[in-house]
Amino acid sequence: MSTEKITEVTNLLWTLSSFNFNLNNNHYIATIIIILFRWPTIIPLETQMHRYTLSSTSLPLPQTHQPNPHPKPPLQNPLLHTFKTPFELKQFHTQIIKTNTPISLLQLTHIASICALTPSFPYATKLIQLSCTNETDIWNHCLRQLADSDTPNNAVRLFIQLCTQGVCLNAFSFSHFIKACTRLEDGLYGKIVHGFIEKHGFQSNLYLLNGMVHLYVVSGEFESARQLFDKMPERDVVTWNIMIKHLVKRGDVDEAYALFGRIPERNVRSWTAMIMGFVNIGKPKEAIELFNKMEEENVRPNEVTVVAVLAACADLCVLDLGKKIHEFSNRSGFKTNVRVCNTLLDMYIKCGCLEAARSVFDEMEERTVVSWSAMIQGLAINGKGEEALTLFSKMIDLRIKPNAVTFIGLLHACSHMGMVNEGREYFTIMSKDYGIVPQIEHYGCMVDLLSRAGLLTEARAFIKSMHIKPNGVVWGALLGGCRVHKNVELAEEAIEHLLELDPLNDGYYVVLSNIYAEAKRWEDAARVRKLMREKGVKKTPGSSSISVNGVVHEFVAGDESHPQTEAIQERLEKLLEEMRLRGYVPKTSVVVLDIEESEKVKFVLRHSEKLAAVFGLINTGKGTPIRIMKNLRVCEDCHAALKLISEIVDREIVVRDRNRFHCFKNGVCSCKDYW
DNA sequence: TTAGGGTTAG
Repeated sequence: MSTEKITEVTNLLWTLSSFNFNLNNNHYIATIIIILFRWPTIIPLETQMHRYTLSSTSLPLPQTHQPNPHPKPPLQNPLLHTFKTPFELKQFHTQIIKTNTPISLLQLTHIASICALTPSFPYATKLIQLSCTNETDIWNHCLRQLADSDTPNNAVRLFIQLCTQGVCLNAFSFSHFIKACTRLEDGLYGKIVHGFIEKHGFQSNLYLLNGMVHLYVVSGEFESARQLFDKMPERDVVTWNIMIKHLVKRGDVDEAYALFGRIPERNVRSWTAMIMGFVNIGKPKEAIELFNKMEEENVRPNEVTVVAVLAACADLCVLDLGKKIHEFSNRSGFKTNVRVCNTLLDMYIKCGCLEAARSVFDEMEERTVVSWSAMIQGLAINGKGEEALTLFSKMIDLRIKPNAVTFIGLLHACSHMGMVNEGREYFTIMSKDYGIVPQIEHYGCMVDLLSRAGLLTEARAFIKSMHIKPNGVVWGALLGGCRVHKNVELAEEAIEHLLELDPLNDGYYVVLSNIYAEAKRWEDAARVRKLMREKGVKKTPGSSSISVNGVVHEFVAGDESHPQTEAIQERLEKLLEEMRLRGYVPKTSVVVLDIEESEKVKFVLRHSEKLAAVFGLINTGKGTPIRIMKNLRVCEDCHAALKLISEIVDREIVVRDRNRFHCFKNGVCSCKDYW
């Protein structure tokens, strides 16, 4: 919209609000609102406005062909139950007159609400005026109610009506009007509303300016918001929080943090917005650090803070802090908040504590599809596929409608357990019985399911039959299957597609190189490594982290930087002796480096998973489970090694890799070596 | 009066 147009519309609004209307103004109102709010339903309003001006104060008969637009506030006074429509109001009013009962403030408010957007509006206005109550307060109540309702456009309609009828409005009325504007789905012209409030002399009202900053940001006019923010003579924590919140939403966390540093006084929302921001951009460590600072400043977390911090704990596998937050949530009465519980559930799942997750799930007072889906997924990636399917049946029995994510969990369950037929069945019923259109993720799961099970030709045919273009995940799933089932030919076909889709993804080269190495095609393996060098593709270093006493320790292969490195090496050597006695032979084919065989052995023996596990053994008490998080999929050699270590030291070792959990106990893994 | 946020997969 041009500046001239904005000025023109602002001036028109100003004229309208000068309270001297006649019939001819009505079409302007309609025009303005259409321009302002792109609001097709304005036509009935225009008709009504004519009626207001022309009709007497008598109540019109209810018209059955028109939908009843009246809001229904909670009725508290028993007398108020006597009417719910303007027509019934007439009867109610007759009673009031007959019995000579004064109308209470509550009743007047109800009358206003009932008549706000009906042709009986002038009647209600008259009643309110006669009652000697503060008319503005009553209409503000209605405005507020409508602004908060599911139909905030009705608050805008009422606001315009109040202007046209010359009702005295104050800053509160404008505040509700702005709020309603921020909640409209489209047609938010912040500049017009801004001009309008300035023309009414509210240019330095902090509440209204905060409302304007908010209106600008939600309508995508961030620059205007910023300009207004910068020139505001006075700001409060709300002003700052609005800006921070929206910078975070835009992903501009650095800028948000810069503003956060400038807030004179921060409240829980300021902290929460920032913590959430760091979680959203994948910086959970920073989120937790900020949370610790917030605690130092004695700011009490609320439900949203808890959700954000738990998400950070889940990302980093920081169980101790997660548990602390759980206890705090219980003490603070957050147990009834389903979102808090869902995040708690997810945190336990991602920390590999399936039992704790299950007890959170079982104790939940209310469960949503998210709770069920999270639990199903948790069971699936922890090698409890059958339990995941049982839980799904229970969910269906309870008539909880599954969503697309639920089916991803189910397909994972089938995939990780090799339940091909069940997987096929779920894929079919997903769309047939539940009307869920398969997304690329579902196709990815299906290809994974078939490929892992060795049905590589079927997996390839499945990809060819897809209605959407297969992505890297889909071809990558086939490639993974090719590696397990040693099908070099199909792997080469998959890689062709993968390199076309994402030529710089190191993972594909690594898998192909491994496939060649396992087939003893050393020249081809070397060719892949050469290709990687030529394209400048570098293998993402595998890293494993472990949290001990709230501190996250990270290891990469061959890492000697840790202060306890000597102790780790010493313990590892001792373990290796015992492992060799039990038949352990290092698997060097997993090493994709141009180095000598002996070097490869040295390298694989110092893989990050092994270092993190040994560090855990040294630094945790006997019997304590060791929880490790790996950024990539767990390496095959480490998988074999950790099985043996769990047996030798009699400890449970839980490794969360990029795909799933491996729980090593007594020499076996929960994945049953099917991964 | 004004912000009022958040959860499952990928």
